[in-house]
Amino acid sequence: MQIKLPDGSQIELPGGSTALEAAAKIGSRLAKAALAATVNGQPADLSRPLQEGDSIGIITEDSSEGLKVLRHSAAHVLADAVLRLFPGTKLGIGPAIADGFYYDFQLPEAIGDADLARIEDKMREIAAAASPFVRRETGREEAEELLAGQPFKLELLRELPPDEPAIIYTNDEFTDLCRGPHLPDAARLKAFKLLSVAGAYWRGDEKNEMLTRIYGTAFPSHKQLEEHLMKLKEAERRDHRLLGRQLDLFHIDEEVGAGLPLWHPKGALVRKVIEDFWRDAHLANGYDMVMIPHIASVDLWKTSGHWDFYRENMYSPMDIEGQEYIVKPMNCPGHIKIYKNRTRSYRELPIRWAELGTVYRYERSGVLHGLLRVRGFTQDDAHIFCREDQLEDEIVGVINFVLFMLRTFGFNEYEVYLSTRPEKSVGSDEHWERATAALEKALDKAGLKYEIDPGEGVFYGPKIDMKIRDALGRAWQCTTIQVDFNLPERFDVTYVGEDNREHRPIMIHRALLGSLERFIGCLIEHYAGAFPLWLAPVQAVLLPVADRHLDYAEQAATRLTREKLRVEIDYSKESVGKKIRNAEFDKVPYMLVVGDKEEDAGTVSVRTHAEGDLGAQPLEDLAAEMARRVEEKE
RNA sequence: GCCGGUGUAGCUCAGUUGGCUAGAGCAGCUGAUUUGUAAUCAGCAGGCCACGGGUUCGAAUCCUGUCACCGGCUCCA
Repeated sequence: MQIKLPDGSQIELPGGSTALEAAAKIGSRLAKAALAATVNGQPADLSRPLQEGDSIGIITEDSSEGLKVLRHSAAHVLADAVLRLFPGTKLGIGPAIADGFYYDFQLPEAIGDADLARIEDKMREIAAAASPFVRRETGREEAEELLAGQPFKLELLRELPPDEPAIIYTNDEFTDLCRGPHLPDAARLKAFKLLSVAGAYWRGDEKNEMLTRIYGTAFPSHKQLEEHLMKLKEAERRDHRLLGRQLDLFHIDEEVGAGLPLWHPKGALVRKVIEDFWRDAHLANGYDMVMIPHIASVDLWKTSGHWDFYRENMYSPMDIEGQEYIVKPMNCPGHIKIYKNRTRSYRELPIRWAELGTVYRYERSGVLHGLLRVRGFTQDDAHIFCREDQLEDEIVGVINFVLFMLRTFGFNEYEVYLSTRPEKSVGSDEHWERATAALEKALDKAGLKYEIDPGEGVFYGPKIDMKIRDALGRAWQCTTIQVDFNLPERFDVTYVGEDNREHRPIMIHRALLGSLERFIGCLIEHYAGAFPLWLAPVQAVLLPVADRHLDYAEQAATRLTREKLRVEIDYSKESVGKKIRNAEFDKVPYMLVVGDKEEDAGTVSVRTHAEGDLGAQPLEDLAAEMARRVEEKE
């Protein structure tokens, strides 16, 4: 029979040949690297018999599909091992994920990280037995019998479309409802490791029971596995919580409260630099600054709808002379009140009001995470009031502004989502549709690729979110752009049009960095603590070789300070080597050694954190070069 | 909030099956050294063993409650 290959060519094979035999016909190397196949575009096992005219592709271990097959099979072996060690275990699901795999179990007893080694050993034993993965399509009754005693599996089985066959995979003693494809046999599983055990709700719903999830990863070779584990270790060193302590940027104090960071001088300085840049950029981009108080009467939150739709994230009211006040979880109502303080003309629109507005939100204790998830944070917030005909341009303007900001901070990779109407929300369908359409159109216009995040909008409108990844690859939502027809209505916000009648403006809520806390947390991990010159809290440290060089060091520091550079002098009585070591640990961009030679020549010996020893340079040249680099935000 | 884990000096960690006055390195302080590209030497000081209850002749160690943190889940900027 004739089989088509991905390059368009054909090969001739005896009838009933399998995908593996096709691979072998193409080449023995390919057959060796093959893990699975695609038949007419559908993933399939290598053992799948082919039919006349099928087009096939071979999935090898170095492709992302191949890794997925490998890891999914590893999940099956994990489940087999757990079943053998913990009889009576009920199986949840066990998919391959971005960097590995997991399997969810309902175990007869609690297990912890200490049990992982034992389970891993059992997995190795099962893999060594090299049993083939056998695929079988069954009828419903037979599948029910095979999965008897597995309530979660039966639940999944009963939800399959009735016309679809149930596919059952068997490997050694283990049987699972599974689409596949799988490895030819378990011996192909060479390099794997179980990483952690965690809780996970059945089907991701907190109303369901909590299962035990075991995470692991697998690679085609031990070398790749080791590399991956090294990468994880490396990522730990970029952790902003660790660097925050090492670089003396911030801490979170138990007695102050969970999720309430305290900024140390160096952290506050980084933040100040970002804030200054942010304010200047906003003033240059047609925004005005506003400021509002941190608490407001509960009436305001009733009008805005937060009291009804956002209360679970808000702190309890406090009593002030019999009146209830609430710490603000958002800035929008305050800005609306400024708008409404007088009549607005259509000529004023669009109005763009920005504020680094601190908000407080109740976050459940388990979700707090360093600076990335806190209970009090400062949003780089702004609200744009505009006419409907200005809406699209305004959104495009915001998108371009965001891209500029992110680029300035060295973020060139981010994910874009369009979040649609959630269950708990206010406003008419029509408004939601118009708002969503406006966001879509602006995204297309800006040429950004995005995914839809259904039901993830805010209660008053849909939004565009942009997420940045941390050192461990976890995505954090930073940028948000929200279109809102509803709050203007609830507050009866108006402007007087050309026709001398009142009209309703549309609001855009937007935060470009998201919050300074989260953004700086991501920034620390992004730069691994080694901030670029313009952001570094200390930009240069002078290292006198001996005490007699202190005067010259002070002169040099003064010269650099004239360029508005942030300079320190190391007055310690340590050796030069130790001073350098300390400055390197602090990740100071410029270390400037000054001794007799430098003093005589009016130079400094430059060592940068990025490049190491660069030799002596005239102080004047260095001052100019550093000033230029700060100016250009290199 | 839920599941699992962890909590000893500012930081990183030791601390046997419950048993001497809880140790070390780094950081800090003091003194000596005046040093040339990642650690000069010596001394000193530093602990309610997260917090509260309990078991015991005796608890950092065992039990229990609380809090915080870590990895996830759910939720979110």
